[in-house]
Amino acid sequence: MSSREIRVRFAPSPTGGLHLGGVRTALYNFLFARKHQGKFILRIEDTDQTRFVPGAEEYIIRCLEWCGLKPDEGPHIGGPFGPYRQSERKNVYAQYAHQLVEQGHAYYAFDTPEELEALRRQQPNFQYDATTRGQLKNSLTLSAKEVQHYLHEGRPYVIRIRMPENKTIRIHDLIRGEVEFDTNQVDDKVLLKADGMPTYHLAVVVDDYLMQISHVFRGEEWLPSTPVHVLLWEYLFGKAHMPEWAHLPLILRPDGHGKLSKRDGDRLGFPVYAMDWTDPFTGETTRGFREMGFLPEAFVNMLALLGWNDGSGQEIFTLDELVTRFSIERIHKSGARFDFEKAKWFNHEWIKRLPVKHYLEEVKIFFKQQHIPLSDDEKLMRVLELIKERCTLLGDFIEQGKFFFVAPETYDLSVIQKKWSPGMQAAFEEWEKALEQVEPWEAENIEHALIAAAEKQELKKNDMLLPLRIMLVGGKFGPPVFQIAELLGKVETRQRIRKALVAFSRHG
RNA sequence: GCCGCGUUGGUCAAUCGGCUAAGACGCCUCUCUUUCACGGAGGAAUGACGGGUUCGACUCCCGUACGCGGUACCA
Repeated sequence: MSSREIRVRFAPSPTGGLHLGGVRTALYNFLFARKHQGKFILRIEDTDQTRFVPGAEEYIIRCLEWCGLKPDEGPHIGGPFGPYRQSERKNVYAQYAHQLVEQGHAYYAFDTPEELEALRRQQPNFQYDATTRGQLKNSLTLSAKEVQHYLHEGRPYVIRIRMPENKTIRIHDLIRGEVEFDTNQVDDKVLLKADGMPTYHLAVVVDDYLMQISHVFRGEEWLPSTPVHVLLWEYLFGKAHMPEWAHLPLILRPDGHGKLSKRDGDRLGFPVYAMDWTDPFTGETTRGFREMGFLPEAFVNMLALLGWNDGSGQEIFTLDELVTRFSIERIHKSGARFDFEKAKWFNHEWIKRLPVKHYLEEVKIFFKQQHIPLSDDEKLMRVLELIKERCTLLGDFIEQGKFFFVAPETYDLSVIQKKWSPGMQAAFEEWEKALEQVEPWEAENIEHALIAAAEKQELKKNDMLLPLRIMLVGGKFGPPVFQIAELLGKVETRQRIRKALVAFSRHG
C-alpha cells in the first residue's frame, strides 16, 4: 500500500451547508495529498435520495475553491476514475452486493422498515445480528424457493452483511494506533438498500477500491463502523489493497458538550458554514465565514490548528507552509472546542499581514452593501493600509473607513465640550484659512500649520488634536489625525473643519 | 444499556521518564499613543481520580470517574 501513489478523497454528502468540520477534513486530505505529490479527489456521496438538496454540490465546490483546496479530480472537472457522483455509479454497487451474497458473506432481507421499527420499539437493544437474524425474514431463514419467489414477485429487499461471530477485527489507525472490535458487537449492516442504492458502507469500500484511494481521512464518528468496512475489503478486494485509516478528532462546541452544529452558531452568534448557505426549500440563509468577513487564509489557518500543530509554536501558516509542515503523527486524538475569539484573532493577523490589494475586491463588496460611495482603488488601498491594523473582520473596514468617503453626520461632542473656547474657535478658523497655502499637502506640513495657528492663540497643539479628530472623523477613533487630513485632501479637510465649526459653536 | 475513542490553565496546546509544566487566544495591570487600535512589559490561571511500574511519572500499565462518538434501508 505504501508504495502506491497517494490518492485521498473528500467525500461529502450534498445535504446542505458545508460545516467547518467538513472543511477541516477536506483540508487535511488536501495537505496530505500535496505533501506527498498525490491526488486530492472530490467524491459526492449522494446515495440517500431522500436527503438530496439541489445546489448543495455546486456550493461545496465553491467553498473548496474559496479555501484554496482545489481537487485534482471531481464531478465538476472529471478525471480517470469517474463518475465522481455516487448516484451516477448506482449500477456498479449491486454486483458487489450480489457477489457477497454468493460468497455467503451477505444475504437478502425482506423485513420491512415498519417491522424492524416495531421490533426496536419492543426491545430497545434490538440489533439485526447473529442472535436475531435466525428469527427474521431473510434468505438465511427462508427456503431457496421462497427467496426466489419473493425476488420474482418484486418484493422489496435489502442486502445485509452477515457479520461473523466471535471474531476480533483489528485495525491500525494512523492517529489512534491499534483499535479492536468484537464482531459480536456490530450488527448486520444494510449494504444495498431497497431502492437499489448502496449504503455508505458498501459505497465507500467499492469506490475507494475503484478509485484507488490510498488513505482515508474521515471524522471520528466513522470509527465504530470501520470493522464493517474492513470485512468488506477482505471479502471483495483483499486486505492488501485496503487504504490506511485515519480517524480525525471532532470539532466540539465552545460551550456545553457535543460536536459543533449549525444551531450552536446561530445561538452563539458565529458562523459554522464556510460560506452563506441558503436552504432551497425554506429560503432561509445561514451565514458563512466568508460573508462574516473572514479571509480564506485565516479560515484555513485556524482550521488547520484545530487538532494539529507542528510543535514549533508557530501559529500563522500559509497553505503552502501547511503543506510542507503537515504530518499525520501530529494530529491529535482528542476533540477540540471551537473558539470564535481565536478564529477572529487569526483573521486579524491575516488582515495585517496580507497586502491590502489581496482583499481589496472583497472589501469593496462590503462597502457596496452599505451603499458607501467609493473613490478610485488607489485611494481606497491607501485608506485600507492606514486602518487595517484596527480591523478584525472585513466588515470592520466599513466602520473604520467610512468617514474617508462620507463626512460625519454627527459629532461626539462629549470630548470637546470641556476644551472648547473662543480662543480655540479662533485658532481653528485661522488654521483653516492657513491651510489654503499648505503645499505640498502632506501630514507634516498640515501639522506645522496647526501648531502655528495654536501658538498665535497661546494654545498647545495637543489641545486641538481631539477636537480636530471629531471634526474630521466624528468620533474618537481612527489613525493619526494628520494622516487622515492628508488622505482626505485639502478641499475636503477644510470643508469638514468649516462645517464642524458651525456645528460646534451652536453647541458650545 | 452495549461497543469504541478520549481526558495538561476558561479555550487551542508543547512535553514523546528528569518540570522550577512552553507558547497562543481571552482576561487583568502597566507602557506607548493626549483618539481607537497596533506594539512592548508584567500578572492570574493547568496535569480528572485511585492504584501500580520506576531512583524518578503529566509522560508507561491497570482500574474508576467524566466527556464524546456509534448503536438507521443517514452519511
